[in-house]
Amino acid sequence: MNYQEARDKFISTWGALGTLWGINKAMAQIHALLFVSPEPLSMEEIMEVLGISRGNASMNLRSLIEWGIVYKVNIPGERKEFFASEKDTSELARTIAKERSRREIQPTIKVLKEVSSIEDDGTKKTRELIKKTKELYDLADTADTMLNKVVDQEQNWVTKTLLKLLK
Amino acid sequence: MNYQEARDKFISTWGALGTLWGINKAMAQIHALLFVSPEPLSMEEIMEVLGISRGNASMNLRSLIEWGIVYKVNIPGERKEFFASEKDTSELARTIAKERSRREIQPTIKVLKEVSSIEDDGTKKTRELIKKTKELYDLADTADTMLNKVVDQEQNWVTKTLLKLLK
DNA sequence: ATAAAGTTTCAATTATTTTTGAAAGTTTAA
DNA sequence: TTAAACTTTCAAAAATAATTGAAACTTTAT
Repeated sequence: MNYQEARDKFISTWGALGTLWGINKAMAQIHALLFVSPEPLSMEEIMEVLGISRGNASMNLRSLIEWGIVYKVNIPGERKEFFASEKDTSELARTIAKERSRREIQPTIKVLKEVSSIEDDGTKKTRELIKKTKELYDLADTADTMLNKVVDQEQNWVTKTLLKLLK
Repeated sequence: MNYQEARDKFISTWGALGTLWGINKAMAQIHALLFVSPEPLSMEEIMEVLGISRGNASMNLRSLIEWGIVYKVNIPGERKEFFASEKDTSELARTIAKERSRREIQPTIKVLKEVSSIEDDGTKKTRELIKKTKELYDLADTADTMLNKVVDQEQNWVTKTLLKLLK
């Protein structure tokens, strides 16, 4: 497998994974491309390599910037804008985990708390609803806390110890 | 909030979360409904509560069964089939984690391994591709291992210790 | 054997999401 | 200031995914 084949395979796999996780293909592929590019790329180059339109590139770059995993880069002497991905893999993981937690998990946890707090009228079905949503609340809350702590402190002793214990 | 409001809020939130994670709404909602139902439900009842067609109910129930989180239940004296969700929350989490790992993470890890194993031709871009995909490989592999171990042994001392350390 | 009850399948429809492309907007250099 | 270079926006089109509904299929009771 040569460079281009390997890069394209990575980009297309990353795009397919994104799709499976509710992230659109262009967004995931732009990220993949920037992540493995040693130099920042212009919008033109991104459009070219991925075969996507200007509008598509522009909108998805904006989303990636909102997510905090892509940056605009100014290259001296160049008029146009260049884009680069967050290059530190741990930092990338941290940002994605934080954002997904904030946008998706936390709101769900909030609803689970509300629903599990309804008054127990003594009926079987109400009891079951309260019990199950309470359990999901505990699970989601624990998982969310762990996730955030682990990615936050990827290099600390807790994680290292943990890895030794679990591997 | 009364029972029905609470249940419907839970079902609709679960459906929305599913959508965000690449799971279709009907599938996530059927699961939510069964998860909080004290008794197994017939396809008729599921269609009725969620307002979906017979075909939709049938296909999504099949998917849930393939995922291993919904079961067919035979009720003596009843001709039709009833459906029930896995009721143990830890077991549910374990099954989902295992399945997502198997279907999505493992294939991605495989590609990352392939791509990061291409021959280093000494160019900057090849070096970068190898380096970055290797880092992602390590991250994904570690995360996957941890996830599986943690959900596998939710009650054991490692996890308990871990929670104390991290909370 | 057969008909009623129940389930599955899948082509067609509907809904949703993504992408395009061109017009409008912005920035920069002269 | 102005015009070229570049970027953003968004309505329309295309692509994709979800859903329906009815025919085909299966099971069960008599």
